[in-house]
Amino acid sequence: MTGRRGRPPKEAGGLSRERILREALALVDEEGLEAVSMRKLARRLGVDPMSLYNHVDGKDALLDGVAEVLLAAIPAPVPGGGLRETMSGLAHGFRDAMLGHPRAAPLVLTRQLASMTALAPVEAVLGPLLAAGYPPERAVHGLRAVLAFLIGTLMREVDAAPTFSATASPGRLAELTGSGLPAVSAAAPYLAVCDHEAEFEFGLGILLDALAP
Amino acid sequence: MTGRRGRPPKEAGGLSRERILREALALVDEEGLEAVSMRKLARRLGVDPMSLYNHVDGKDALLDGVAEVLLAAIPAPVPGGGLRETMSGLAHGFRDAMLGHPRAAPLVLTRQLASMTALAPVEAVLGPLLAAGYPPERAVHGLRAVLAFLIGTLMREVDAAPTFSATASPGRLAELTGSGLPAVSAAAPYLAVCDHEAEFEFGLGILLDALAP
DNA sequence: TCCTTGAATCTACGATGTAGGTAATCGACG
DNA sequence: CGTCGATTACCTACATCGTAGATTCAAGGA
Repeated sequence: MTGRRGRPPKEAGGLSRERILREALALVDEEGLEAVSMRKLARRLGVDPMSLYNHVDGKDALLDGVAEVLLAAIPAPVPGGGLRETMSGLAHGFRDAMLGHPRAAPLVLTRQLASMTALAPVEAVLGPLLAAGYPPERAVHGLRAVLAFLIGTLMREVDAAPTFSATASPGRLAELTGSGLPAVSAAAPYLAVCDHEAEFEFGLGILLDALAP
Repeated sequence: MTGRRGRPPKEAGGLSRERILREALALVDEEGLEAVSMRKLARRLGVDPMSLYNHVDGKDALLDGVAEVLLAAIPAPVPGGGLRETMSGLAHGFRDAMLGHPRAAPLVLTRQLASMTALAPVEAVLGPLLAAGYPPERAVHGLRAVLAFLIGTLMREVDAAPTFSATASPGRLAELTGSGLPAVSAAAPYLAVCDHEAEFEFGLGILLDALAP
């Protein structure tokens, strides 16, 4: 008597994997990764916690699902472009997708995903590299070098940006200059601030110059 | 009556921050990050869970401490070396320190640490870059590009290597070749295997060629 | 001697992930 | 139209977690 039971009567607001993943992503966006719990997610969906297990294998599988939702937001590259243009476009697409959901991005950056949606961008990079005459082994190395840079860069971007607006707090700057380390002190103004955009282009440029000149 | 109480009698096997961090690192090495709990750690130390809070601010601070222990294992570069030699040495030192404790490495790679021990390697890289005539802003960009590559590369290395000996399982290879993606299929043998050593040198070489030729 | 201080313990609370069992509805088939 | 398996939602229960709060004892300064 306390709540409805059994199957949802016809076409009601029944649960579904997609609805669950959408709400989970919203929850992460609003409250952060460590605030995610099956119970809280169920509360938001107006549903018993255990009901989620009919559509998702458990908490870990749920988070994998959210990661794939993020990855699916990367736009496919335009077919006719050159090698450099393709790789640059995919790198920017990846970055934009992560920056669109900074609190959820660690799900993608931390786990290694083997699903089809994760393989699509890989195909999009590998194809042009092979077509450009790269031997497969070298193509894979290049792909992984760029991916490593992307992951490392975005890890810094996403957990500095959104919650603390003051990336360059005066306190942090003073802490750096007063550290007694000469080179750190000399570069302190640039260490305290992060021009993410410029740093991303700088590093990506180095890699693409070497791979797709 | 059930257990000893009060201060440890004289110089007995008293607790200490250092002893706690050492045991925590051992626990992570043996059972993995997600197996760490204050209660289990206390059990290993033969101590009440709440006793840990006299030496450590909480679970998060404990893990920060473990991360700093890892960072402190990076050897300082030899003073007389050239720019490229210094940067390459530090990159390898960082990598070796992480690979020595693969299950704990995510603590360093995931959190951004602002402590002195984290700043020492920064100083060691920044110094030679400034001495070589780099303007500070560019030096910081270069440092961060290399660091991003290190973080991204090591994230892949550490959670593939130790627990699963078969990085290149036949199943994974078949999964890749049968994916219907032509470039992925063509490069499948190299995607299924990871020659971490070679890939690390490849990516690091590209970056150092651009920064310290 | 007493008194402050700090370390170790005990108790307790709310929260979490999820195994196991029960009830209600739908789609298909006779 | 009646029946039945499958699917879905709910409920109960358990072990475990991080840690606030109060308590107890030994060591060292007065």
